[in-house]
Amino acid sequence: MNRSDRAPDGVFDQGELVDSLVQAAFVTMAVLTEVAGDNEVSLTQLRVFGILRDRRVGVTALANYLGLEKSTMTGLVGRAEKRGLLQRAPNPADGRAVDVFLTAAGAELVERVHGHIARTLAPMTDALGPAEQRRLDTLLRRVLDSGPS
Amino acid sequence: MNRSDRAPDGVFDQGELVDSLVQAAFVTMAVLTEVAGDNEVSLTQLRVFGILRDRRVGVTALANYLGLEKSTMTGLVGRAEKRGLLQRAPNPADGRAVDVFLTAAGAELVERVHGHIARTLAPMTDALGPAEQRRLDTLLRRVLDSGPS
DNA sequence: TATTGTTATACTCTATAACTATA
DNA sequence: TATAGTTATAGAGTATAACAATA
Repeated sequence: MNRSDRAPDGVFDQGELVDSLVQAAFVTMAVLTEVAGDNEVSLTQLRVFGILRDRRVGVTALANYLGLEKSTMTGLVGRAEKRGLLQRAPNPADGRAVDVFLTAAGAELVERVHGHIARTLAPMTDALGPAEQRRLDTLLRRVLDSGPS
Repeated sequence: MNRSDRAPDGVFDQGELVDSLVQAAFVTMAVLTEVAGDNEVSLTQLRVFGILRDRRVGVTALANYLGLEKSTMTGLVGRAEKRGLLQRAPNPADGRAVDVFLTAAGAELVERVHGHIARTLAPMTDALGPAEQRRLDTLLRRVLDSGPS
């Protein structure tokens, strides 16, 4: 993709670095969304599964992590539960709370999608040599460190 | 945001550069989505408006640009037209085709959101000095050039 | 026959508001 | 009173399938 080919995304063509960041974001998100779709889950669901990879979390906490309403999370969790990818159980310490956690099928899906994403993005990053990859990584982290929260 | 704070997005924590790219994509998309939301439009609509910034385009072409179905575009265009942000007119050269284009209000909105996005992302990129910004820009473009068309 | 666009339908994601149960 | 979660409702975004009009 050459700069001139990026064409119709005119809205975001607003400068130097900012433009590149936005273009990279669109390309990356497109890959993530496509891989998620290939595995029959939405990007939001994938993020939920990722959070649950190594812990049990309540509905409100899940919603807060992703910046969504609790009612939205209730729906997301319900649909995933119906598909057998995660489960709900009452929290023993708090009668109001519900713990959400992955099933074996859900955990398997996370790892599978995981690998799929890595393999899909790798060709892009491999355009750079090892030293350049490290440099890009470092620069991106510095930008991220100055970002929101 | 320190590396250790990126926490719950565990799914995507799969390596060095790829992880940074994904995190940067999420942060950038969150900014774009928020700015769009502040202006009462979705990210998809914003992309449509951006394409129309300097041309008239048919429904099918718009859908292709964004990788969506024509029927989806019919809905997007219809809702934006109802709000007076863009308009439809029959294409004089092809009786089947419809030209979509921005209204004055739509054009004004694009420019306003445009500036808003630039001002919101600038603080992040300003964490780097001028030379580093150029270096990051160059590296990102090289990665993008090797990505999906 | 192929293409352009719309309509009908259905599902997911999202939010707001009202509600129950527990703290 | 405040918090955790659900339900009801509504709207946007998305896709598939069927369709009309034009090429």
